[in-house]
Amino acid sequence: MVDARSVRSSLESLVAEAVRAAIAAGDLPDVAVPGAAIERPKDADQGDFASTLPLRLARAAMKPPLEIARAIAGHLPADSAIIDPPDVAPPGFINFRLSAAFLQQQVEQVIALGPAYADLQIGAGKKAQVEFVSANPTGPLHVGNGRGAAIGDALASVLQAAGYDVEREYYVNDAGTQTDTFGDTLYARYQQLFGRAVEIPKDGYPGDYMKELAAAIKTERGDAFLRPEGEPAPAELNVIGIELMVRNIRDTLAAFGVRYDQWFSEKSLYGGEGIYDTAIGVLRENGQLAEREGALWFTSSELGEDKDNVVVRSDGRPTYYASDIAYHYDKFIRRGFDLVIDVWGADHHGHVSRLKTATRALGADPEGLHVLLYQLVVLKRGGEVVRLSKRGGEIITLDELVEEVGADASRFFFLLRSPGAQMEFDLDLAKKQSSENPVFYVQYAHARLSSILERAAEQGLTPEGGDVALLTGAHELGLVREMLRLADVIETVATTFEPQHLPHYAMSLANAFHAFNDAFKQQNDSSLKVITEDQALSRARLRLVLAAKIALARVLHLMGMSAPEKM
RNA sequence: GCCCCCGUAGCUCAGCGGAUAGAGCAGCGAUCUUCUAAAUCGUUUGUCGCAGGUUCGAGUCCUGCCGGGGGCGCCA
Repeated sequence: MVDARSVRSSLESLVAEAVRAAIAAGDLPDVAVPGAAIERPKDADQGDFASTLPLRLARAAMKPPLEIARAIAGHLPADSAIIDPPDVAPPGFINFRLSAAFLQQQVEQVIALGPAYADLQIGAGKKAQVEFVSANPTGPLHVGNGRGAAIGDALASVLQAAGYDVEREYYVNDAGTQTDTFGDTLYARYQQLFGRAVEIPKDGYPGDYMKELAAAIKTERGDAFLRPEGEPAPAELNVIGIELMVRNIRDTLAAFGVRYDQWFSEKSLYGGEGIYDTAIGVLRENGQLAEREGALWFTSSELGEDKDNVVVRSDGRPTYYASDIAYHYDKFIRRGFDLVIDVWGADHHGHVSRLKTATRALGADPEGLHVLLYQLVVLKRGGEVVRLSKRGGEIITLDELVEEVGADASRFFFLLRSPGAQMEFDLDLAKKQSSENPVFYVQYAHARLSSILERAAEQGLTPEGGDVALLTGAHELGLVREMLRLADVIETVATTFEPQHLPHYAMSLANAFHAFNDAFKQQNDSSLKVITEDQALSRARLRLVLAAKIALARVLHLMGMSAPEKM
């Protein structure tokens, strides 16, 4: 059976053959052919596929594109199992329309594949890692982190569907100066609970959650961490504080529906396995380190960077850049990922180039590293912009968002915008559970698909034995056409790393279903219902409903959303 | 000063170099004895920031401006 994925390549060879035949017959001059140029027209009225080859050949062939199109079309097979006879349209398109028989068979294909429908093989045998969120464990996740979580998790799911062996990873920044500042703030709050007049550090974390954290530790361990006034905090307090914060973050993400395969500790880079030493050793052996002004520099300017970068400070502590070098050494060399995607907020973009350079210096292929930057979220409430800042006063936490808006709706909104575009998140609007909210539109379609199957079952009708050849209506075949696009969408997302195509496709698929499902109302013709007097037709339509449900559930799950049976 | 992202309908945003630029929401008008009306159908809206260039063809690629945001630390 020809499946939807091979239609494009089938068309390519059909067109290539027709061109050869046209040349042999003298209808076309013998020119170099750049490939069949099969595209999908924007407008469905123009067909399912189109070739722009005549437009591309016009100059070399010294003929008007329309004439070339006719010449090629004249040598295409008049009948095919896959497509109807092609049309030629000005200024020089050859349009192809999938045959009803082919579309009908795809319904069987979808049902046969079930949840594996639209799986691809483009990542087969390759290991991919998606690292996302990775916010410093110095405070609760905020709404902006939610965008990274939605993007990273959906991307990981899509890569899995595309055949990659995927790991989701959270990089825990449990080393470095911000961790120290966190510890100092925590100790100040802790001491305050014992009546000491201590201020939190100037650049510390003023949020109330630090008070709560200190109180929780006091409840659990009493004054175990209290030291004489003026003495520094015990190191263990910091460790416990970070642990609690990481647990908090893990719970938040779990409520958001995100599960990680790996929580990778920055500190572990410096531990027993000596990852940091090994990675730095590689750079040293290659002569890419230099001591200057008491610090150790990576001489990245020799590799095309604007400047050299410090890896070890003059006080002997490694920079976060050093950690990232070691971390990516671990990703590529030790763990052997073929594809590494780092999902970062756009404020880290200055770091991308030098990380790629470091990756290359470590002996890995920088092509395998893709840093996906997402612009930060602008929050609006009551028409006013709320600035996000962990250190500033007000933050809106991801927990609050999940509680008030719901994980499904939040994810859908986050995915809807391309990562590179700033997005506005209107809290008042998102909290509104109204029809303005497109997430309900998509989920409602799934709920209706489910209830149709349930209603039919109550009458003893199931999709079993339905003959898909009876599916001939425009809305029926239109729904099949939309279902078939899923694999293309997965391929696009898996190769461009742009997850916004998922929610747009989901809306489009839901729309095709609603149009099919409500046609009987619009045309006031009850024979267009799924469940009708005609049992054979009903069973055939139930097969379509079952297939559509499979496709819609798949795209919802790829977005990390639930596919409700009822609403 | 240099680098990156964005600028498309009233609003929020899609748009792999191709056909008269789209969707959702908002607006207007229809459709409920409903396989769930959280739906469907019809209809209105554009100097695709500006100016050049490349191309048979540019919202899409290149250059320069303008506007918004973010970077350019021995912070992460």
